[in-house]
Amino acid sequence: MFSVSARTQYAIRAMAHLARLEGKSATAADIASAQGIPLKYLEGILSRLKLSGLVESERGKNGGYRMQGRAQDVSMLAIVEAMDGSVKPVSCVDSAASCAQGRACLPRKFWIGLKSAIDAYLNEHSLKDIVEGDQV
Amino acid sequence: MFSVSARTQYAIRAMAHLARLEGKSATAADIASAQGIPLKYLEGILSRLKLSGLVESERGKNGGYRMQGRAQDVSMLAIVEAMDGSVKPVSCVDSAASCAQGRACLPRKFWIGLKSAIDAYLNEHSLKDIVEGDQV
DNA sequence: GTATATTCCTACTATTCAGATAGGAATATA
DNA sequence: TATATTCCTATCTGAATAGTAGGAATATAC
Ligand code: FES
Ligand code: FES
Repeated sequence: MFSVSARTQYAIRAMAHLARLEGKSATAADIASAQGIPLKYLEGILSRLKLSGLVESERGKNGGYRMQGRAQDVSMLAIVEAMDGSVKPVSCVDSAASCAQGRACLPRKFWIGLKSAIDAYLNEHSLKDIVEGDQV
Repeated sequence: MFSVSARTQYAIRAMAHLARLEGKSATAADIASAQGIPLKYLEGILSRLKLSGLVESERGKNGGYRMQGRAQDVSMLAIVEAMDGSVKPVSCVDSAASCAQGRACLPRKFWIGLKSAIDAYLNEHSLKDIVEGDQV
């Protein structure tokens, strides 16, 4: 229950890899072989990370990916959301209008609270905590 | 991300239905029609709730399901776990031995912390909060 | 003791989604 | 021009979720 996708776990490893390079860039192939991630799958992951502004890329020869910003400024929430979208225990959690049960939905506040609890935890932790290992 | 199964949502509605009966019993068919849940699907849900000791059942004519205990003693965690098992952001979260990354897994403590945060929230809330609507 | 209402059990189907793979177009460097 | 790279699109596969179907077991009522 509440399991995290392989994609997100890969993304965290990829970001941790880039974080350790301190601004230098790495190619997708570098990351894939170092982290044991299927290259073609990783490409899709890096593409999403780029869309969310967490990495920037350069193509052509000598191209690669570079982390944006400092590790302590990259929240785990940002990485998770870049992969699988925002936390939504129920699909209608952030728009009451789309609630099937409408005004009569008793668990609504409960779900909103759950989302808040998860978001808060993910937002309190940064890539730095991961890279440094036992900060959590 | 982190969405809850239809099964769990159905289970909550079914439990809320039973909670409002204050110890009286209802048949699966009653609950199904009142809550708009497919009967045959609901039967499987009630079976799991029974396995976890959240409801008890009586079969044959005049049979049905009855909630065990008071609504404030039924944690939401119990319901969620009865449906989809324990909270596991990563499958190895509760046995370091099964960790693919082993001792070298940097995010491990982070995942354990996430599980704790979710478990705590779910455990702090009871069926009573749901039935009463805006306690959350 | 027969009809009926119910839980309970097993198996099946359909749909969706995650994970992965494949091939190649666009682009930058040497 | 050759090469290394990102980037784009399409496809395949396996597993899980949601739902369906049929009937066996069991308790009650008449
Ligand atoms: S129907 Fe939207 S939260 Fe319940
Ligand atoms: S491999 Fe088990 S927590 Fe990372």
